[in-house]
Amino acid sequence: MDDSSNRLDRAFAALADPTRRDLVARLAGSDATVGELAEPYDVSLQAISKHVKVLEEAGLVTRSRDAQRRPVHLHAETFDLMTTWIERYRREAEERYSRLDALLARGAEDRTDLKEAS
Amino acid sequence: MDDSSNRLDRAFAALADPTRRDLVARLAGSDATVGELAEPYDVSLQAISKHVKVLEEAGLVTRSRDAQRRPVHLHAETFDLMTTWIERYRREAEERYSRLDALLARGAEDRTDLKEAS
DNA sequence: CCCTTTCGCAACCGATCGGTTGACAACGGT
DNA sequence: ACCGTTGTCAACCGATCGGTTGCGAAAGGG
Repeated sequence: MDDSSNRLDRAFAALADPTRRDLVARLAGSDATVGELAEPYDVSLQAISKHVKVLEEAGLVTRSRDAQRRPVHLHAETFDLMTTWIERYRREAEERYSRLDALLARGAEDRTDLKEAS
Repeated sequence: MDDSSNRLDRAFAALADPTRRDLVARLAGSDATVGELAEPYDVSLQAISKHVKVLEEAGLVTRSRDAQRRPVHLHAETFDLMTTWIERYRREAEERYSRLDALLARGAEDRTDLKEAS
C-alpha cells in the first residue's frame, strides 16, 4: 500500500502550504490558468507554477489543454481520500474520548493536582 | 487568520509523514507512551519523540502526566478543523463538476466580463 | 514567418525536515 | 542514597522545500 500511502503523503504535504490552500480555495470557485492564479501574489509566476505542479502530483488538481493555456481545476477524488482517512481515526478518537470520562471517574481518587482546565 | 491558518499548516504537515499517520492510527486504538509507540519501528526513540512533539504542536494529540510517563492520546478537535476545511472545497468542486457538462456544451469563453449580479 | 503570450524546466540558495548520537533531567523502586 | 527507566534537549548531517533567475518550448495572431 505504498500507493495510497504515497498519495496521502503528497496530498497532506500539498495542503500544508497556505499559498497552495489558497489556490485550492480559489479553484473551488472557478477554474483558472497559472497566470490568473499567480496574479494576486507577490511571488514569481514560476513559484506559482511549481505550487500548481505540487497540487497536480498530489492528485488534487488536473489540467486540460486549451491552446497554449493549461486551465487548472480541482479533482475532488483525492479530497475524499483525505477525509476518509481523517474521519476514520477522528471517530475512533471521539468514541474513546467518550469512554474516557467513565474511566477517569473510576480512577480519579488521587487526582488532586489538576488545577488547570482547558 | 494567521492563527487558524497556522494550525492547519501544522496539522496537514504533521499528517504528511507516514510514520506520524501510523502513530495516529495506533493511538486511535488506545493511548500509549512514547516508548510503547517507538517499539515497532526501527528508528531511535528520540526520532519518535520528535514525531510525537510535532503531532502535539499540531494539536492532533495531547499528553497528560502520570508519574514519569507521558501518555499520549488523540485530540479529535483538530481533525474536525481539517475535515471542515477539506469538505468545504470538495463540495464546491463536485458541484462545479456537475455543472461542467453544461459549461462544456456552451463552449469555453473568457470570464473578463462577468458583471451580472442578479 | 516572425513575435508575443503563456508557462514549464533547470540550476541555484537559504531554511526546514527527518534522522542520528550524546548528554542529562525527572521520577520510582529497592 | 543509588540505580534503572523514561523521555527530552542539543548539535549535527543529508535531503527536501519554497523561493529566485534564466532560458526555451508550444501555440496563435499579425
